[in-house]
Amino acid sequence: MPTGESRSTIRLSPMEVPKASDVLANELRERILSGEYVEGTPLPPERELVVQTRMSRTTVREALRILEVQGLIRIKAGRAGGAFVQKPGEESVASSLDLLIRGRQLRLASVHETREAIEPSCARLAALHRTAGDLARLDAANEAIATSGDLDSFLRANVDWHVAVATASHNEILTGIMMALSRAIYTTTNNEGFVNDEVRDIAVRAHRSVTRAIKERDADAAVRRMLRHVHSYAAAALAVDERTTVAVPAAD
Amino acid sequence: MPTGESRSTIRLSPMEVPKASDVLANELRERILSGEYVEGTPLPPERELVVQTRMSRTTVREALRILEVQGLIRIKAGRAGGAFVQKPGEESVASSLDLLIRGRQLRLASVHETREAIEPSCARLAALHRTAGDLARLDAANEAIATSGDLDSFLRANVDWHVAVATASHNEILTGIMMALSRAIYTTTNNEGFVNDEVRDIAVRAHRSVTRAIKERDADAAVRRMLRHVHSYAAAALAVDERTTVAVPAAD
DNA sequence: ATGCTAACTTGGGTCAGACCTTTAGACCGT
DNA sequence: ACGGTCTAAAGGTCTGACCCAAGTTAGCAT
Repeated sequence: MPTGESRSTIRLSPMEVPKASDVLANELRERILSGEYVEGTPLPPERELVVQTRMSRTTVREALRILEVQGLIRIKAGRAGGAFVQKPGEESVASSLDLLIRGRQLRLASVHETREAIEPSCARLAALHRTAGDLARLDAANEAIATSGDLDSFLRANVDWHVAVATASHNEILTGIMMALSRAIYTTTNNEGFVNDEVRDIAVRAHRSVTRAIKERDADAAVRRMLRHVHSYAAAALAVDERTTVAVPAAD
Repeated sequence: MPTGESRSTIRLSPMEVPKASDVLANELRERILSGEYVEGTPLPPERELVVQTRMSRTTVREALRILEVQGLIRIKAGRAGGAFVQKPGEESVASSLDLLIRGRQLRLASVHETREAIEPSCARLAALHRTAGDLARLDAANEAIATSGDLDSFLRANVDWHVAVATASHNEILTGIMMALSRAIYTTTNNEGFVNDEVRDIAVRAHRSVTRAIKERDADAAVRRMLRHVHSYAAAALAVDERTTVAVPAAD
């Protein structure tokens, strides 16, 4: 009689035994997210939390560290220091996306596909919601591209413009995603020799035309132009990448 | 002799004094992301890291905790336990986006805007790359919607279908974003009474038509239908939300 | 008085060491 | 075969001490 299955029909799901530090972290996280504490509110000092929770300082500190990594608190040392409540910002999304992209060695295509999904929408929303300040930033960024010298400053300025469009959309989620993508785009289109004067010129002109649409609140044109721009840029980058794809460097 | 300015002309820029645990965490993170360690590779035990790094166990543990929160390692207790390298997955993106949305009490509009940006692209890519398994999951999810009883199971099944589309796109970034958005959509369209039989019926039919386009590899139709579906769903949700809206804090 | 320095205070950062808990595996006895 | 027991490895928690950073304040010199 093979005992592939047990005699009993009673079934239990795997049970979780949370760690003390996680318990504290979860508790604090819920309180913070519930809006119970305004941004900037200081949490009690570590030693105070120790007596309140009756946990050891080690545990308390691990809990705080968790929240810090999640961007929910900011910790300052020194007198008048401590843990201060902080609403998570775009950077935390950006950094986790960054980890995903780098850690998985995702194909460039994924990044570009996402870009093509995101950026036209950013442009559309920017056309609808842009403020005067947004326009100024867009122009400044594009100016920086035209006058940029070396490859590095070009890429940086290029990315800045795209992020500026996202910012002008006044949508925090899209902005966060775009920031993360830019970082990836920056690093991947670096060390390639595909950025020549022609490419730069095309980019500047494309940016100008998108900016114009945003300025004139022409949402449809903004979408159309942005899509075309991103698509052609992606195609060019991919073409160059065809040859240089050395999958994993594996250099140690 | 006023020492307002020093006698020396040597100038130093403000220096950063990173915390020990961050240093270790950064070091390990870079190594992991570089692909130096295959997924599943065990890091040395904590006590071993202590002797190697000459840091205290507290510090080592904080570093590991950081990486764990970032989803780069998984820590198991007990014999044969330890820290195992892990490539960050979609969930880490999802959870950070989740924190952003909850923490900032983002307006529903942000979520829906992002959805309208993402989902049509997911549908397009799904039409291009879907496998037989993807189709099976889509059908199963939609079947679950039709037969779902209470509100909760409807919402869950609904969200499952949308995530299934994202998965079928075979783009990890979009999938991660979609997972995060679903969670937000789930919680926000919950406790609203706007899901009635009519809404459900419309959803099922819309899903069927999108699924059909994906099955027939008709990318354009997939985009069109998905956009229409998401847009109308968003409009409906927003309309209901009009009354319950929490004000948006003005930007700077 | 004024202004600068030195001491003090508060709070996080690090360390060393002990002990507890969890888990895999081996061994054993029924 | 099955369950019990033991052991070793590894993470989890606790204690208590000390170090470092940054405001606050008191005191001293001009």
